[in-house]
Amino acid sequence: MKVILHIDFNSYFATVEQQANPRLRGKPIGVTGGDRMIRTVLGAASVEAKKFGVKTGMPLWQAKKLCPQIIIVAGDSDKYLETTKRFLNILKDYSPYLEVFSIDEAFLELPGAVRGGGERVAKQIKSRIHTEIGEWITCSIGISYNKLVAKLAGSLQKPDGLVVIGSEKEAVKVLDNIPLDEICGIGSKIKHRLNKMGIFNFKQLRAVPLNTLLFEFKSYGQFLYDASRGISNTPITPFYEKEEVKSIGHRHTIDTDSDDPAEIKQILLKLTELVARRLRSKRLVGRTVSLWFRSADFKGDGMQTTIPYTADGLEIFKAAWREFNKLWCKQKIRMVGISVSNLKPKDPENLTFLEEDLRQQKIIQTLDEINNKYGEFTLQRGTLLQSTRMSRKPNPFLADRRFKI
DNA sequence: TCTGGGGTCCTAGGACCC
DNA sequence: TCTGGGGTCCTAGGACCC
Repeated sequence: MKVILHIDFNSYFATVEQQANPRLRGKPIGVTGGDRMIRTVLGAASVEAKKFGVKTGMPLWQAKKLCPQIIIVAGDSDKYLETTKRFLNILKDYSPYLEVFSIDEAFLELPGAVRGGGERVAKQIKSRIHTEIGEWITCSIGISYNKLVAKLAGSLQKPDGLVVIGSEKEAVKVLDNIPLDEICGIGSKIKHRLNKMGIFNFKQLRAVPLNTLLFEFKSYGQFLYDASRGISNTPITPFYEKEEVKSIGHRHTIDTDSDDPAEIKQILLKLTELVARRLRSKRLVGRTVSLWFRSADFKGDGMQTTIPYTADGLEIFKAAWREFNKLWCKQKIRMVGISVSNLKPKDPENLTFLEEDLRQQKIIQTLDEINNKYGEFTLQRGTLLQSTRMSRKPNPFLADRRFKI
């Protein structure tokens, strides 16, 4: 049985701000995504604000209505990233099997030797966060035998919680007392569809035969079937195995809905340049440009197109503008966004020896650390794996067909 | 004066290739 | 001889996460 911890910070951006600025402590505060104070939502609300019913994701105007004295702080993502790095460094001390799930969440699988010691480690982590990062920063930790249930356990007690769900039997007991959309993977749409089938809780979901769920939800049916039983096999993806980003995008909601092509064009130009700059800073080029917009009535539409690999803002803009004009029927626009996917490194062969050397060194070092700890060949280089694959006998049937054609 | 902005993954269907 | 089938790429669209 695995021991997996889910660590989730409470009111993350808000507590980081309170930690940084003592005058904000003990007060209801809300953190926005940036400087804008119109048509925006809260990225976090402090415990004090939550007492008024203010929630993360709530539009600013609504939060102010519920809590007129709320202090609004413009978010500072660099500050949060810096704090996140520090907390990940603490977690790394306990296991290399660390998955970064979001800016304020991580999974940590403890090595077998720590079996039974999950709670002890969790308490240590909490106390180290307290002393090394700040007394205002708290997290909730869930401990269980898989990621799904660990995350669920972590959500049961907030703030500063510590909950263990030790077995499937216990998990089922917990599941039977929570709403369907309380677990990660069931959102409003799936919940609604389940409700229409007469399913309102996990007990009822468990009574549905697998075939019915597969018919209704395709492969997602298997997830629902398993989840209702506390089963999930999604492995931890350690940070050093995470692939590079798959898409880079930006979107912008206009202060007041617009049907002025010049204004929309200006916004798109800005967005594409921002995206291109990020591509270049990561030494990436992309070839699929997706454009998306939301009309004043909140309905959305979008299109994608493929262009030659580029990190040039103007090339991306031209493609996006072309697509926009194909879709736009002169209606008022509320939001536009673009994103570039199908990314690849720009001229990987041009990496300097130094850069390539450092990259290799980092990989080798990581592999060595893990192999030393868990035995030889737990992890192998990609090239080793590849040569194993290549040495496999060719499928004669396929070879034959290829030959005929 | 409603409801941000950053992402990920999955499926389906058509085009095209061998 | 009626035309199977494997595979990839591309676009559209849906759902989810924090």
